[in-house]
Parts: sequence; structure tokens; C-alpha cells
Amino acid sequence: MTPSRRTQAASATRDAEAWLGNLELARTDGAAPDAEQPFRSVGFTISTTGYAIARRFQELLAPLGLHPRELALLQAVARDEGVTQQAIAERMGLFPSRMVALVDGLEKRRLLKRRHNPDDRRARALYLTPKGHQLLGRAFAVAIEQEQLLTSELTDEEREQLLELLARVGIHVGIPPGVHPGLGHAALADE
Amino acid sequence: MTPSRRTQAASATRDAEAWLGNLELARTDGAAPDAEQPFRSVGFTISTTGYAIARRFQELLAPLGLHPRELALLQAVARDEGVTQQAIAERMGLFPSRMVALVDGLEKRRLLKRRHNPDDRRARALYLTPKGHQLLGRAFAVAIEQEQLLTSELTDEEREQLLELLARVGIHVGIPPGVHPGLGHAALADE
DNA sequence: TATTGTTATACTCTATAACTATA
DNA sequence: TATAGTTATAGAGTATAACAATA
Repeated sequence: MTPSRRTQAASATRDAEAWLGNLELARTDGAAPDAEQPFRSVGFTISTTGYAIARRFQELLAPLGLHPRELALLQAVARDEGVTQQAIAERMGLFPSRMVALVDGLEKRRLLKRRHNPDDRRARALYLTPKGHQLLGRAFAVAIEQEQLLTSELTDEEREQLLELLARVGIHVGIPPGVHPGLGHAALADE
Repeated sequence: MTPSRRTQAASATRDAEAWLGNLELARTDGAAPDAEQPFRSVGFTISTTGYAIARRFQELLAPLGLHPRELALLQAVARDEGVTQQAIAERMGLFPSRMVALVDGLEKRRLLKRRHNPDDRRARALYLTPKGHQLLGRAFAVAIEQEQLLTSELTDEEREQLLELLARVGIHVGIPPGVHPGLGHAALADE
């Protein structure tokens, strides 16, 4: 049933790596890894689940012709029309040279456009086109749909509690307690 | 205070990407992204937290000269001494050609060694050296230390509940309910 | 003829450095 | 002289294909 090992790979969308996905931790007391009672690590579980979610989201986004990174850029522009490329590059933790290619691609597809900043003709201000706004809306719909699926097994209370517990864990890896949109990721981005 | 944008990058260990780390979702009802009440997405939060955990783990592992992928390999061999490269490659979702480089590196460092399988002289059986066993032990110690830090703010009950809630979310992205060590990641690895 | 492991090659992605046009 | 954006280049990392030894 397993296809030949030479062809099998071609189909896989095996992009990054499953992070800790292949790692199975021993029990806390240091017993042998194959001990009877399995120890489920919180870190491992969050990491694995988070990877699977991100990956699925990327798949859901693909039909729109959008990579998560592109969506992030579109959203950053929508939130703050007229920002310069550099400002966004800094906010997203990208190199200026990467920004160029990223913006090029979206501009070619008429999702956003560059204009010269009249005050400083070196700088390029970014704006979404109507088509960009529309696609952004569709991408949000996808995200919201996934979110609803993910939480479909949870009551509102459980959902809140999950977020609260995650926050208490996240503190130890540099995720600020009150994750406000627009500020949340900054700490992550620059170490 | 910000260093020149030309030099700043050199220091960054900005490896993969922050997945959904830059993505901030709108509210469920589709209101404007900058609406007053922030909506915290479960998918976004798990993904971001999991990425930060994996990344921190990678940093903690670096002083041992070990990449998570190498640790995964060492552990797979420890769990099943004498396995062939191909068996492990399949289990870890790696291409045979990638396995070669991976094993080469670890063998050069005397952490494991290849032997010819007497039954089938094409196949190479993998074994850990004592040094490999020792390093694996140290890596586990690091993992356990991180796990303890991550859960230091949680009671045992809360920890169990967090795992339970995560499992209920994970079902929707293909993570099997009872994540037994040794089986857990398989579904993820080959789509 | 098929299979294990290997080597060689091509391709993608990202980081660094050099360049231009403005300031 | 410094800065925003761009282009060009080099370096990882990874997938594909060709190959040698063995079955």
C-alpha cells in the first residue's frame, strides 16, 4: 500500500518541520522513555498542536493564493494605510530586501500599491486596493471559520480558561500577559 | 538606541518564521480589526505559544550542540537500537538523502554508529554510543527542566485540564485523541 | 529487476552586501 | 554623510535524480 519511496515524496507539502513533533519526552522522574505510564508534556503538546493549527491554516489559505506571511502584510497595511515599507518590515521582523519581493508579488496581483511619499520621496507608502481589501476579508472569513471549528467542542467558559492557562504558560517564553492586538508579537519578533 | 538596520540583522537567530505570530485576527462577528474589544483567537494563541516554546527549547538545546532534529533521531535510535536508517527516515518523515547527512554528523561526533546488518548487507543498523546515551540523558534533563518551568504556575489539576482542552482542540487538526508516545506524531508526519 | 544507502544536482528561501535616489 | 528602497550575490536547507552495492 505504501507507494514507492521515490515517488511518495513528491506529493508531500512538508514545508518546515514539525518542531517537537517527533520528540517524545520521558517521564519527569527520569524513568525510561518506554515506561508504562506515558507522561504528556505540556510544552510538547502545545507546540505540536500549534504547529498543526498553523499548518492547517496555511492549507486553508492556499486556495486564496495567499501565504500567511502575505496575509500578515496585507493586514498590517490595512490597519495603517500609508505606512512605509520600512516601518512594516521592522514590525514584522523582515529584512528590507525581503519586503521588496513580498510587496512586489502583492503589487503585481493588484492587491496593494506603492505610492511615493510626498514629504520624503525616498519612502514608499503602501495602500490596499479594493481588490486587496476584498481578499483580506475573505481571508478573515477563513480564519474565523477555522477558529469556530477549533473551538466547536468548547463552551465559552472552557475557551476562556484555555486562553488563561495558555497565557500563564506563555509568560515563561516571553509572551506578554495581555496580548493586545498590534503589540502582542513585538516581543517575539526581536528576541 | 536601535542599532543601524544593516548590522542589527547579523545577530538575530531568526530562523523559521513566527507562523501566525504576526497575524492578529478580527472579532468573530466580522467587525473591523481595530474594534475596541480585542478578540483573542484560540488558534492564534496556541500557535504563537507553541512556536515560542519550540524556539526556546531549541535555544536551550544549542549549548549541547544539538538540534531538535538530531535529538529526535538520537531518541528514535535509543528507543529501538539497531533500526535501519530507512525505517527511521520513514518514521520521522525525512528523505533518505537527508538521513545520510543527519547520521553523518552524529556519527562524526561519535554519538551513534552504523553497522552492517548481517542479514541484509545493504541495510545499515544504527546504535547509540555510550557518549550518545549520555548526551541524550542531558538533553532530556533540559527538556524536563523546561517543562517544569512552563508548568510552574499551574496546579496539577490545571495542568491536566490544559492538556485535556488542548486535546479537544487538536482533534480538529488531525491530532489523535490519546497521544501515546511512539504513535503520536505519525498522523502529522505523513499528512 | 528491485531495494538500501549514497552522492550529485537543482531549487527555494533567506541573509548580506553593494547600489540608486533622495535627503 | 546618512537613509529608503532596490538589486545582486551568496549561503542554508531541502527535494529530486542518478548511482553503487546487495538482494
